[in-house]
Amino acid sequence: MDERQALAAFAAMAQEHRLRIVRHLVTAGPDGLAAGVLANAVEVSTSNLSFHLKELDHAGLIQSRREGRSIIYSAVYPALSGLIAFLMRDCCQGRPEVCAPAVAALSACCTPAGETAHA
Amino acid sequence: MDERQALAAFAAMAQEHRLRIVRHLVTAGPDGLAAGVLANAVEVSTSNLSFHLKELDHAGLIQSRREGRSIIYSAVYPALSGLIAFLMRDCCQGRPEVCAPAVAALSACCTPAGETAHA
DNA sequence: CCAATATATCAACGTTTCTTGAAATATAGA
DNA sequence: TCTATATTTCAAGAAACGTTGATATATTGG
Repeated sequence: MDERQALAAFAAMAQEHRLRIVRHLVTAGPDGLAAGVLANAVEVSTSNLSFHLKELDHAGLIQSRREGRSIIYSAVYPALSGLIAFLMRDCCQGRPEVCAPAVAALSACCTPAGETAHA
Repeated sequence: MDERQALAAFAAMAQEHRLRIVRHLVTAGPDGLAAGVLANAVEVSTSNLSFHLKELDHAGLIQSRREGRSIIYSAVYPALSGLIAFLMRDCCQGRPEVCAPAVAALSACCTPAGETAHA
């Protein structure tokens, strides 16, 4: 992930409706959600949703596939991982202790309760 | 970190000059950089820099202190950690395997080469 | 106090982004 | 093929954002 891509990703998520769309798709998992379902969930018109979905697609954060009459959208998880890696890349230049809390926060998210890594 | 804060943070970083400012401050470490130094590094006018610094400050991503005639800006690292945690929060609802790559990417950034955590 | 340095504020302008509603495209079933 | 469903495209207007240059504020040294 370079600066251009990171900028596009940040811009894509710097909008209320789009941030909600991404979060809905992230929690929906790899199966994704139909555009119509998203429109209801985020409460925007279908044409407005379409506008935002295109923005997110251009930023590489989501992908789509057709299924019958519906278009199913889903999150591109590696794009999120890449954005996180980009955010923290410079953070470690000689100072791992600065980003250690970030690692801890993220690790906690994927670790069963009560189980924590040793320092 | 709630949606409002995350939105403010994404919006703050969704701008070329501001993203560069944040990265300069992140790499500069807790000591920070004077506004004038940043203006040279990012190549914007001082008044424009001031505008962007205010945006970043409002988003809680940076902080400032006066030192003589200079104002020294520095990154607020917990805000970055919080943003990362927010980004991935929903990612783990029943599917830890989805965000495991993100954890790996971030962990690698803070881990001495050759040393990796066990699964 | 005065001048120089460092930064912030303000108003005006141009640009980008978001929203809306109408019309177009694609698919499926009768 | 006709109609209904699902989604996208387009143009126009409104709103938010970024840049500029002039001016204001704060600090330091003479």
